[in-house]
Amino acid sequence: MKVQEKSDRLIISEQSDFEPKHIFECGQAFRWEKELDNSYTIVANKRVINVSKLNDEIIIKNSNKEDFNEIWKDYFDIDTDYSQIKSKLNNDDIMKKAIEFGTGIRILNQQEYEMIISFIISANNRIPMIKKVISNLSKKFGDFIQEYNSKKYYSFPSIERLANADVEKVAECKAGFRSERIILASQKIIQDKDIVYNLKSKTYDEGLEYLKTYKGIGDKVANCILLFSMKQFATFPVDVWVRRVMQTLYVPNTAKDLEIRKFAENKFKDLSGYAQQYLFFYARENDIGK
DNA sequence: TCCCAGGTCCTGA
DNA sequence: TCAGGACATGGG
Repeated sequence: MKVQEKSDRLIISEQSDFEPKHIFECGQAFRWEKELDNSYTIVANKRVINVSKLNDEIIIKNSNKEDFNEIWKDYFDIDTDYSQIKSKLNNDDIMKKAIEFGTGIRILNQQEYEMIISFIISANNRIPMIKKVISNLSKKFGDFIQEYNSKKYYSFPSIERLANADVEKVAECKAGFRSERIILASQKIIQDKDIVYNLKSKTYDEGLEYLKTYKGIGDKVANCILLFSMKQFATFPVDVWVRRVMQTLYVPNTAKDLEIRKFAENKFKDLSGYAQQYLFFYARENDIGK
């Protein structure tokens, strides 16, 4: 990988397995907007960046080399070799197709708190609506970051702001019945911050058990949090899409979510999380099982 | 109008 | 343990 700083942009070259559309639209992140020029504007880590790809070069606007090295390199999981992951997973026809379709997916390293709240909001909700609720919460409770391309951007709210928020104000953001859960979770995170911010060093089972003590976090949401912000890649979150694609292609359609998760975790081992992302993106983009 | 969405909680057996 | 209904909201 090579990084060059040129006037208003960073140009990343010699970087394989990086496809902005696949990275952002595979369901792991909610704070992105697709622009008219097919680039993606992202809010993360209290910053706004614009990412696109032209030929084999990745272009990052509104950033600098220092931020890239200190923040975005880790965020985009640049040090992970995805060609190795893909070749290991590539041992049946279904995965082969899914990987080919979703080539360039990377699992982002996102912040624990943001993932906990985001996936509490995801329960029984649609992705566009989840994005809207998070955007509303950020506007109401986050900090103004900057104006970029004549749009205003706000950071994800701090834990304290949401912990002290009124339920009515959170509900105004269209969070519905999840409003109370958002506030309760924020309060619990403040109380348990020594535990929450050390979950990465705990085992998968310990993390799962702990997260499920939150109101609004069940098996699926807990596994998403572990996968997207705590580097637990041996997990296979099962949602409606993954259930459908698995029941269509791998298991009997009577299989329950927990059985599906265990089946996949046994099959894909420590690469289960990556397999899940390829299958989710493949299923959703192609309406498989629907 | 009804059904469903990256589910979870609560209740009753 | 486990099925079944409730839950806010909005799009199809």
